[in-house]
Amino acid sequence: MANSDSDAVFSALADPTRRAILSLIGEHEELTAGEIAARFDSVGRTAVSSHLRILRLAGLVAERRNGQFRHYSVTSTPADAVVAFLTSVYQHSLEQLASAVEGVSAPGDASSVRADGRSA
Amino acid sequence: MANSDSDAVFSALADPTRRAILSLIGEHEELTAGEIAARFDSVGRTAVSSHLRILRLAGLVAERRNGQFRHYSVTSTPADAVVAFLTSVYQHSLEQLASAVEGVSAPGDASSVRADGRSA
DNA sequence: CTATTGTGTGAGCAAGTATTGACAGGCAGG
DNA sequence: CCTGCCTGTCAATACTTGCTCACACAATAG
Repeated sequence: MANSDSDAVFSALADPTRRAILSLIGEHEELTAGEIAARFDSVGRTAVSSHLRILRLAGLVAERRNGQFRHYSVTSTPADAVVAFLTSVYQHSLEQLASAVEGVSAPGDASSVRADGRSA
Repeated sequence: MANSDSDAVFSALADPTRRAILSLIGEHEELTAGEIAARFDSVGRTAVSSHLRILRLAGLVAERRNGQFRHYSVTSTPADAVVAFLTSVYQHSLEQLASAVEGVSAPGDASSVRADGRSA
């Protein structure tokens, strides 16, 4: 596969600063670029803006413009590419794990199975 | 924050070639480095070896040495860092979504306006 | 008009990637 | 034994990409 979408998402998630930004936005409902930048002493506003642009192009965050402000929030259907990739890679292992645990494993049912076997 | 473990995993997954390698190994039970390299005309053996080293250090693949050969396979508990991160980021959104479904929507709700107009 | 918000642009620096050449490890044959 | 061949990695180099910063501009509010 190697979708360009997957590439954008994984590339966006590769940077620790971007993950921190994403996590920070996730903790709140909405945050403006200034509020986000204010919480990072290590990087300036320009860098944060750049990161937000990358996250937006990857479809990980949404932008709502209101006056001079731009409010950022996490998208509801975010990391489909990530989940799809992990599912495809570990499906074989999951099937083995499922059959070992329960003995019943329907192919294509991997969406209901967590990659780490955890429950929410 | 910014665990070195998460960093290694996300960095490893950032490269398309490594994702392809990981996906390829996932399709089979075990593959030697030579078998993997043979399926990539775009990169040589040394590059594949380097990628395998990174994937191994990230804990995404396991190495089994047998004679001259080194068999690689996907680890059974792989992307814990990825799943944990995504869960922590989107947990808040999921809770909001759940409460919104129940009929409780916040005033001035965040209309998910996509700047790029992209659809899933 | 002035101040604030946020982004666009180009330069500088750092990190990662693929290649070539060479080496350690192991297997079969004489 | 030891020679030749195969597998896979290590070392050093050139190339590309990405991150951050300083400066400046568009947009908006008072």
